[in-house]
Amino acid sequence: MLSTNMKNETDIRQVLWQLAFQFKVSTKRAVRDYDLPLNGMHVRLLQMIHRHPDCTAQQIAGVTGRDKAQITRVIKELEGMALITRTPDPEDRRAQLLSLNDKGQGLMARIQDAEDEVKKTLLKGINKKDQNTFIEIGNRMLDNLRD
Amino acid sequence: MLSTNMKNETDIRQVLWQLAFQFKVSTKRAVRDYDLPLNGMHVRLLQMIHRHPDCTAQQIAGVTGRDKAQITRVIKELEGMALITRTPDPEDRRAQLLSLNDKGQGLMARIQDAEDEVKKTLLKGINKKDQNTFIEIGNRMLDNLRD
DNA sequence: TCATATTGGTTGACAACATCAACTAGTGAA
DNA sequence: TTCACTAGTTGATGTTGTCAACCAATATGA
Repeated sequence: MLSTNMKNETDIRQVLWQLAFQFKVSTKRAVRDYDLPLNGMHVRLLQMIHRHPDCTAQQIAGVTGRDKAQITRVIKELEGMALITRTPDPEDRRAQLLSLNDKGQGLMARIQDAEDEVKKTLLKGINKKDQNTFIEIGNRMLDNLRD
Repeated sequence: MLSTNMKNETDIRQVLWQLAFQFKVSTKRAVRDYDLPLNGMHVRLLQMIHRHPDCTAQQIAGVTGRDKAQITRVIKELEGMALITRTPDPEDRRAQLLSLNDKGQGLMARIQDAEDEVKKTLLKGINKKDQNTFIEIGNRMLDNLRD
């Protein structure tokens, strides 16, 4: 049967490609199961802002590697949903500092629950040491790709 | 600076998300640099069919986890570009067996070159043992996600 | 063997994400 | 003050993912 044939094509590209896809699918499902009115990018940016209060759109674009146009749009949607606030940067009137408001903070807790569930599934039966190894090697690959 | 702050948020989700994104970007660039008139999905499916001649759309959908609608469309495009041929499965008149034709075979060599370059970049400075460890752990995660 | 469920594939509609270029407004340096 | 540059916005357009309806062939089972 084909599926058994394919199992041992353990090319690293296949692993990355599949892992990315399956991870995205799982996350999306978790978010939906928790009745969060968000899509993947919303979640990503909320987490970003949560972790780095008063960051700017530009910084997010830089770190994630996404196009700034896309960041702008997602931020606008998040603001439209009253989850974040934008305040002009006093030191640079072009920039705006992003932060979660109360509603956004509230959502974060539920987002964490959903994501923790995915993480739990993902890492089932994989010990801490292997997890760290994986992350460490993954980061080296990332450094390579980013030049 | 923010970028240095963010470097040590080595959450596994961040790594997966970023790795997926950067990998996609690199692959896309490589494909473009090699002047291949293809997008990511084209490449993926061509490789699939190359590795598993006479597979069906359904099998590809199953293995990759993608929606069959999407598979259908990409296959139609590949056929439109005269890279693959579809022949009805003699044992099941609903199904069609997919295979690369000469032109498709010809492209495969150049696709391999492009992808090998990405792979070389990706794995620079990472020894075989670590590569295998990464793949092995990645596969375990995949099994977890796929239930 | 005839109704029924299932499967392989197709199509349409649409949401999510990416990309590129043009533009405004503020900043910084010569 | 001029000029290059940066933060952010907008529009257009392409790619990928998702869902539901549908057709034809097949398998099931009463």
